[in-house]
Amino acid sequence: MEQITQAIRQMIAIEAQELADFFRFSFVKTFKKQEIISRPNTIPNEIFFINKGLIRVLITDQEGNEHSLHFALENQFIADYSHFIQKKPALYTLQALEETEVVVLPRVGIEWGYANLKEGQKLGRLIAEFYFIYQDDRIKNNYYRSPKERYDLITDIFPNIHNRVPQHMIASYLGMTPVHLSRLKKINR
Amino acid sequence: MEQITQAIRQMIAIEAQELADFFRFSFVKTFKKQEIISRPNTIPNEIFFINKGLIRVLITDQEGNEHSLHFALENQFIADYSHFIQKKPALYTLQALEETEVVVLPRVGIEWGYANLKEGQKLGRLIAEFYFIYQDDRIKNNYYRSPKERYDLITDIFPNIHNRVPQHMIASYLGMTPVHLSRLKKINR
DNA sequence: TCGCGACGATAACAAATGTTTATAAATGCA
DNA sequence: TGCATTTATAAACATTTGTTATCGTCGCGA
Repeated sequence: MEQITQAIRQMIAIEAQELADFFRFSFVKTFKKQEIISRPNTIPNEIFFINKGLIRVLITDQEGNEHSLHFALENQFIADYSHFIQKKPALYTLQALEETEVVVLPRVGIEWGYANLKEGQKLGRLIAEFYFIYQDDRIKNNYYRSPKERYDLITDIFPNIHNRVPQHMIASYLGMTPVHLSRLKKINR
Repeated sequence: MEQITQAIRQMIAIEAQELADFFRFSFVKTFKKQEIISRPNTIPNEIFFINKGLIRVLITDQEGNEHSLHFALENQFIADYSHFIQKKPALYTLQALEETEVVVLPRVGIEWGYANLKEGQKLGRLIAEFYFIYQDDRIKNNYYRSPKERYDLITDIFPNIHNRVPQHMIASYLGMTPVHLSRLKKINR
């Protein structure tokens, strides 16, 4: 639990005993390459923290097409957070693109943390704010960056992604077809 | 301060005295139609709560083109929240599209609330979560709804918007040109 | 080791969207 | 009230992006 401890301590002050109590609810789990970590249509009751590996978040539309809408890397929290909060059935699929080790944070543990950790609510606020900022950047970029710029800037968001994720999933994340991304790479603007 | 009181009490339990102490930092301000409420390039140190009116959030790109990226209605909080949190110079412009009355919440008041309100951190968490969910829906829709569907669904997000906002700003919000939106309205899919 | 499927590049064509210009109605202000 | 400005539509054309098909490489499992 060293990595998640460090991540939490970057956000709040928390004593060892508090942390130990909080982690009572959690456990480590590993997933094989390509394995599905979380499926849509059931209420998500877990948040994951990635120790090692890489998780793709995708949504499947009515026609069965997959849209990759996020990649989560080491030392990040990931879930269908929106539907976790709303306690509504998930729309997102979480898939390990590599052998992946996560810390599982069940809802009961998180609710216990809000109620009992001295700075539990603050931790929740900072995490929500962090992902709000990430999304805000993303929405903003869609308005005032060209598709080629968004491609060029992707390594700022997901370092080393080109060595870890197939290009057609990057194209999907960028909201374009793989054919078109291949074309864009050849030209400059 | 009735409206904002009600909005806060939908999220947390708070006594009258606490509220009064919190509101010490705040004041009401009105803006005329078309007036600029907040400009880019300075660090945003205020969050606004709309009592009456309608605020457009826009970003101006290098070529000077304006992109409308949000409309905020009555009983909502609005700011360049991302840059408020990060204490970085704003990128967004806030403009009143109607005669608009807001409650101004200065940073010192918000920080006082986090430190002193019993449920201040929780309030911050719930607000951040609320806007996270809004953004998540928006990003999701970009992946699996057609442009026409996004147009048809806009009144779910901004009720009565067609009577309050010119169509070319709606087109901008949808990421298309006004000419193209006009075209889309004629066809069905 | 072989063979199949995943992956990425490419070309040709189709569809969607942007650009420019024109026009007419609606709006707001002097 | 009258006039200038804003707004929405329309058409013609340009550009971007999607679709389909083909091909060559690579990696992985039987």
